Amino acid sequence: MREVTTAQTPTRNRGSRRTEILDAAARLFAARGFHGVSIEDIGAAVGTSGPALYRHFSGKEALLAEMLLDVSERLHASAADRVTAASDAEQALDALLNGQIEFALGHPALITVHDRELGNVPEPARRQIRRLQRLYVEEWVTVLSELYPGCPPARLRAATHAVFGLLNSTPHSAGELPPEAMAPLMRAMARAALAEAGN
Amino acid sequence: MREVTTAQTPTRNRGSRRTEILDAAARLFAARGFHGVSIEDIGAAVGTSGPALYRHFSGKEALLAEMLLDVSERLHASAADRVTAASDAEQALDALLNGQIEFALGHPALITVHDRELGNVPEPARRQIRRLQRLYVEEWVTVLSELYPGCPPARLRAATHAVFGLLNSTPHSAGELPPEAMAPLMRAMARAALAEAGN
DNA sequence: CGGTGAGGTTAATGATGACTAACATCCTCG
DNA sequence: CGAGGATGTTAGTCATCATTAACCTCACCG
Repeated sequence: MREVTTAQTPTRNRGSRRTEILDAAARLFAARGFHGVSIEDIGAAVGTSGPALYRHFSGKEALLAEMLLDVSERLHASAADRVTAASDAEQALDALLNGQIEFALGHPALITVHDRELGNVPEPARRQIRRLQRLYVEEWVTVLSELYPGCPPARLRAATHAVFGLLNSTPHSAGELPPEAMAPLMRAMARAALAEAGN
Repeated sequence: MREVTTAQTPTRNRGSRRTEILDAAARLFAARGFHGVSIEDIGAAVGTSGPALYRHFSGKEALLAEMLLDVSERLHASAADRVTAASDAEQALDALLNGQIEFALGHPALITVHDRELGNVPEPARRQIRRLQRLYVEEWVTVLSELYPGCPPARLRAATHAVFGLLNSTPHSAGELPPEAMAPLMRAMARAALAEAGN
């Protein structure tokens, strides 16, 4: 029972436990759903048992809230960065697509939890997450509006959600194709779908 | 507390309670997840209280199993019918798309539960559902293979899953667009995405 | 040294929830 | 009428679970 965990220098350990827990919890939540996972399960997944988690998070819901807040922030910030760095709408859309694809393929559990478990986040954080999600969508809609001026925003918003559905499906159909083949395929399909939506 | 429920003739009631329960449960499961819904919740949703459900289903998991089995069967049967009725691969694909879109827009809760809760179905039924889902996908892949011969089936399978992701996202982005506008948009986007995947 | 704080541990505690039991209704069919 | 079945009801029972309490350990800083 030594639990030596490959001794790291204390300074390199900064917050490592928290993120380790968040990672494990994300995988479990993605697989069995928020209510299908117990605190004990999460503890076991990181080699401690149950109530140790309360040294790092104030509760199960708080853990979920932090997880989703972090994802929303990363997605939104990355999108904002990429869009302002792009020189035209074409490139901006490419950058948005790449960002979403990288994230979906790189963090399948987080993406899954992100679009299933918002309902279990308690109210203070819930609103904040929704806000970031909305901003993220608007980032896409703005770029698409520039690219397809005649197209009503409501239609572009629906198309954006549909493309998220397409891209976020990769976690579930994992294994069909290696990621090196999956990424370009998703990019091509998403682009084609958006072009069609824009008319 | 009379609960008169607009008296129906007994014969017209055949199995109505079961399906009423399944409908309510689907909505609840879609909104809060299998483990986030109690038997008591489901009972309340159909105007009875809790344990009355055991007169109709042997338990919560059995209820879910029946729900998912029914969906898989309907999807697969409808797909098989439509494909054999079609005169060529083009029309077959159209028919498959229309079927999936109708179902996703017509039964959003069922679609949501169908691709989230398989993991909570106990083993005898789980295998059966998986089998039907696989057959359903193969129905699509067969049609697509005919339409895009050079394209490796693994790629077509991945593309099919992606399109399901796109089409099944409609329940979540509900309200963006009226269904009369949503259906053609989804059809157009899915077609374009598949054409791109087929090269 | 000594104490303090971070991170764990194992036992409560208190809800909640699935499922069962025992007991009504009431409709139907003989 | 009267037995039977279908369908409910309420009150357990037994697990599971989130959360808290009370107690350890040990690295580090004075």
